[in-house]
Amino acid sequence: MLEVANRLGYRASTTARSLRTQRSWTICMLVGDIANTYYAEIVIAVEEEAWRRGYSIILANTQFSETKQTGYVNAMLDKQVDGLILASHNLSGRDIEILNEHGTPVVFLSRFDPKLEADKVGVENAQGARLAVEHLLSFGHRRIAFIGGRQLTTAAYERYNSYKEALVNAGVELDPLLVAPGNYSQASGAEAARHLLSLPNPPTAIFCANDLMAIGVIGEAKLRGIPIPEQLSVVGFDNIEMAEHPLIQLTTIHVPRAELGQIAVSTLCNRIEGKSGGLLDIRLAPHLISRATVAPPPLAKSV
Amino acid sequence: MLEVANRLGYRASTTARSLRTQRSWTICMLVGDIANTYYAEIVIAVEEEAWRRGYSIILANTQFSETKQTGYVNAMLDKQVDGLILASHNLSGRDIEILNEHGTPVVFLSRFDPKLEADKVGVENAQGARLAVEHLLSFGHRRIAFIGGRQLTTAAYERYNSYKEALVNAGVELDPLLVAPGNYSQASGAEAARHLLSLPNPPTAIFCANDLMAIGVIGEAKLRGIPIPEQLSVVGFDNIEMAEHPLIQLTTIHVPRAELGQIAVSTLCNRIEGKSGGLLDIRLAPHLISRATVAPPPLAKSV
DNA sequence: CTGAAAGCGCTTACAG
DNA sequence: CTGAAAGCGCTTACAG
Repeated sequence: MLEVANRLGYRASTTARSLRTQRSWTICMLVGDIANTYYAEIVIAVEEEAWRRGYSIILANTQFSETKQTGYVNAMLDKQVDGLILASHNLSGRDIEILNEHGTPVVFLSRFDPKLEADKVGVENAQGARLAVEHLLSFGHRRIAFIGGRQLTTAAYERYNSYKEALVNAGVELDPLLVAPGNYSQASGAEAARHLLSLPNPPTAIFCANDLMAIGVIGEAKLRGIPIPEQLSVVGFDNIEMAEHPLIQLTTIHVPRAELGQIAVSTLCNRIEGKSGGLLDIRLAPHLISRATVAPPPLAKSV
Repeated sequence: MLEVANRLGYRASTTARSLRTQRSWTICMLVGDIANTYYAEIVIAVEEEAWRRGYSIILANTQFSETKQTGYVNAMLDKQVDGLILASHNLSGRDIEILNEHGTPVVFLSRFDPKLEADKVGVENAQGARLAVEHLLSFGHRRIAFIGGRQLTTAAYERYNSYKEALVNAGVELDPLLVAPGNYSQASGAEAARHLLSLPNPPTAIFCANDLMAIGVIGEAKLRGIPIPEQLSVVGFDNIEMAEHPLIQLTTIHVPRAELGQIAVSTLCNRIEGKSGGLLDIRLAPHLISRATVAPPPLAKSV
C-alpha cells in the first residue's frame, strides 16, 4: 500500500503536518557574515548535525545589520521555526523582548547576552587572548598592539578585556594608541596595520582578534617591506585553514569550530525536545598553535 | 485593530498560510561545499536577493555526497519549497526524474545538466579557460599542466575541454601526464602540485580550475623552494579575495559571483511567479586578472 | 460591503 | 482493532 503510494509519487506534506503538530523541524541560524571562513565552518557543522537529527537549517545572513537581524527574528518566529541559533551581533532590546515572550528555544553561539535566558555555547575567549598575549610577552614584547572586532559582539569584548588584563598582570602599561578597531575582515586588518605601523612609536607585535585580520596585517607588512617575524610579530585567533599556508604560517589560537557548531545544534535540539534541564553555558577551551609569525622584538626596540 | 493585535503579540502563522495558498516563500539552495569561499560569496548574494523578494533560503550542504543530495531533494520537495537553486554536483538520474515530474521550478547555478529542463545561470567556462591558457602561451609556455575539478561537475568538464582545445589550437601537443585531478580544495591543489613537480619533465606552468587549488600549488612550491613566477607560473580561476593578498598575487580568471547569485534568484523567482517565458541559459563573461604569478618559462626549459 | 463557511493536508482522539 | 471526524490557522469564494 505504502509502496503503491510511493510509486505514484505521493509525498506527505510537511506543511500540513507542521500545522497540525506545531513542529516545523526547522531551525534558523543567524550569522553575521558567512563569507568569513570562520562562520562557514561552523555553518557546515551545524547543517550536518541538524540534518542527522532530521532538522533543516534556514540560513539568515545579517551582514551585521541591525534591521536585517530584527527582520529575520520576526520572520522566523512567524515561520514557527522550532529554534534559533544566534551567531550574529548582539540583539536589540526589542528583539530580546520578543524572543523572551515568544518562548521559542534559542542558543547563543559565541555571544553571551545576559538579558536573554538561553543556552550558551562558545569558546573561552579570555583564556585564548591571555594565551596569545602571554606568548608574545614571553618572547620579550612590550609594545603589543591589539586589533579588535566590532564592539557589538561579546566575543570581541572578552578578547579585548583579556588582552588588557594580561598586559596589566605582566606589569606592562597599556598604550591606548596601540588599540585599533577592526571588523573581522581582512581589509580591516590591513587598514588597522596601516595605522599602527605609521605610529611614531610603532608596536613590535600585533595580536588580532581573528585570523582574517591577522592575514590582512601580514599583507600590509609585506607591502611595506617589514619582515615577519623579524621586525614584527603577529598572532591571530581562530586557526582557519589559510593560517597554515606555507606563505602565511600564522601563530594563532585554535578554536574548535566543528565542535562548536555540533554542540550548538545538540543543545538546541535537546531544549526543543524537552530533554534538557537548567540553562547551559558551555565553553570550549582554545589552545595556542605556534607557527612562524612570532619572534623576539628587534634589538633596537627591546628594553 | 491590527495595531491591537500586534500589541498583543499576534503573529500570523506562515505555516497555515502556506498550507492554504500552496506557497511557502522558501527556496532551497543546494551547494557542494559552503566552506569554499567561492560558494560562500554566491550564497551571500543569493540570500540577500531572496530576502529582498520576501523569500527565505534553506541551505543544504551536500559535501558532494550523492546520498545527501538525494535526501535533500526529497526533503525539500516534501517541504514544498517554491523552488530550488542547484549548485552542487550533477544530479542522479532518479533525482532528475523526480524533479521533472514534480514540476517545482529549478535553476542550475554553474552546472548544465541537459536532462533536466530548467533555467541555467553560469559563467562562460570555456572562454575563461581559453583566456588562462592563451595568457600562459603568450608568455612562451608550452608545458602547461592542468589541475581539474571533480569530473561530476559540468564546470570542471568545460574548463578541462577548453584547456585541451586551446593547446591544440596553438599547435601544442597535450601531454596526458600534465593533467592532474583535484577536488577544488587547497589540499588537493597542493597534492596535485606534489605530483606534477616530481615529474621527470615537470611543467613550466600550471593552470588550476579554481583559486583554492592554485593557492595550494603556490604553497607547495614555497615548500620546495621553487620561486613563482621565475621557475613556475600559476593561473587560477574565480578571483577569490585571497588571490589579491600581497603574498599571493595570483593571476586568475575573474568570475562575477555576486551577480551570479543575484541572477540565479531573480530567474528562479520569475519562474515561480510565472513571469518568465522560454527556458533561459544565461552565461556571464569572465575576464583575466593579471597579477604576479605568470612570467616567461625559465630559459633552460624554453624551446 | 460584511461575515460565516469551506477547505488546504495532515494527525490524533474518539466512536463503532 | 478499524475508520470517520475534528481541528491545526489561515485564505478565499460565496451567501446574505
